[in-house]
Amino acid sequence: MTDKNFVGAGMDDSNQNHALERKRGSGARQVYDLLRDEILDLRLAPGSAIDEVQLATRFGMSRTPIREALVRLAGEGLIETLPNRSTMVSNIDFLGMHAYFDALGLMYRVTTRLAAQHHKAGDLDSIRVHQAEFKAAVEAQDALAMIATNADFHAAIAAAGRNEYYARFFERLLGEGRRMLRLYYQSYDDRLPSRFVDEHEEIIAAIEARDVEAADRLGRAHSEQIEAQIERLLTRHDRLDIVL
Amino acid sequence: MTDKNFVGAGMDDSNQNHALERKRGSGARQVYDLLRDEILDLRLAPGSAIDEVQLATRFGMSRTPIREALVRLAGEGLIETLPNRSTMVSNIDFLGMHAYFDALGLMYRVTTRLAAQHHKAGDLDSIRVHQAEFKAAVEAQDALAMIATNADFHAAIAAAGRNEYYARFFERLLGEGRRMLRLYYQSYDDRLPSRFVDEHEEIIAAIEARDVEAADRLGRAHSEQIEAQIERLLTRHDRLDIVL
DNA sequence: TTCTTCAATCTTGTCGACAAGAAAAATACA
DNA sequence: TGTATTTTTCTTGTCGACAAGATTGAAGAA
Repeated sequence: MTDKNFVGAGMDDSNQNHALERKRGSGARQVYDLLRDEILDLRLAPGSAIDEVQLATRFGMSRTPIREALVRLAGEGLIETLPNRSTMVSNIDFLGMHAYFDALGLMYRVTTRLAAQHHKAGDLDSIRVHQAEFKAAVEAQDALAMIATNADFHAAIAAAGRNEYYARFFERLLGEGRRMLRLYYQSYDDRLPSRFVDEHEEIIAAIEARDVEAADRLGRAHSEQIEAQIERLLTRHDRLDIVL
Repeated sequence: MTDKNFVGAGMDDSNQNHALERKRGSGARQVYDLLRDEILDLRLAPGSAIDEVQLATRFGMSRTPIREALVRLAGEGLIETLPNRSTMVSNIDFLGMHAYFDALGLMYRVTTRLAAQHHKAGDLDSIRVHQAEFKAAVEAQDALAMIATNADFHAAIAAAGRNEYYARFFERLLGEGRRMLRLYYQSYDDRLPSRFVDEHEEIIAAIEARDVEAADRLGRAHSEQIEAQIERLLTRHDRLDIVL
């Protein structure tokens, strides 16, 4: 809500100038990655228009790779493209927030369960690495880092669960919802209780012990806790902005 | 390059000639829809190469809209594109079959539950229409129609559940897995027991009665039955082709 | 002034052309 | 004869240009 969105034409030199030679197949990928980050970190405000030629000049390439990146982003629902008309950054679906966190919670549970069942040797190392990063982010009170590292943590768990379909869906949820998660974290004033870190530790322990029931219980607790907080957030939110 | 347009050298005249005027924004959509269908109905064999120029001449349009369609298909995992090299129809992931049906079964349960909770006035009508079509397809022993109408039936239930995220994931699973489902149905020799139709009826009844527990139980039964059949299918399959 | 109609402009969708990599073919070499 | 190297060909990735549709702005009528 208190977001400044400079989408202005060519201004700072941070990252628009790429006149230097880039590898052949990587144009669209580069644009895709950067735009995705800008959208998910709310640096591109929801609803703001996206101009292909502007992006083309900004990235110093033709409209074609830009277009490919936009098609991919549209496929993930991050931008919306009116036929023959402007394309814009998708709005955050506040009404679907409950549904979103319901799905997210279910994925927490399912992936944690499966990880407890199917994890193999190196999986726990990977999970622990991400947990350490998450812990550091929480201690540093860096909301963006918390979201990213939390997503990585759970993505690692999902990978250990050995189900590509859940993993892909989960990663997509974690990505697509980064903007909603941003609001969620803001409901804690970006200072996450250390309890969250502890819960992660318990989850790791349950997975390591291959205790499926404990894993499920923890995943469910994690999820229900989020649910409750979202409930608080939504009621508060409904009062603040009467949306449209 | 120069135009190499041999009249007789192409394939048959079934549906490649679209020199007639088409609406402006619909080129890619048209290609996407048709290619998707051809892939999912196994008319395009997994692993077979996809040539952009060939498609361009076949559809009578430039490579640009073809390319957009391919990007979208790749985003859904239906084709795989090696950088700077050929793109090909994705292989069916037999190893992930168990994972696939696990996810599918969970979605059966979740969406049925939610439909029992949240369905509104017109939802049941839509569901019943699709159920009637499914029944007709089963009686006609038309496997492709069974897959399509079954997908529509469950998609309608998912829509009644009022959770966009589950619905999208579910639809994606049902679409993406049409090829696997084809095999699954073939394990019944494309003659589905009428019990499947009856199960659908029970599901409808549970939803209408808003009996969440019954809905969940039925969804679970549906899912477990699939699971069992897949188990039989897989063991039989593992014995027949030693993959690779 | 306000509403309608038409022209200017802007953005997107599509096209043909060209260059870069890679695969296939042809040649040289042991 | 078999292998390494060069050349040819083929496919993809990128580009600039143009047309269609939509938006905006101006001009005209009430």
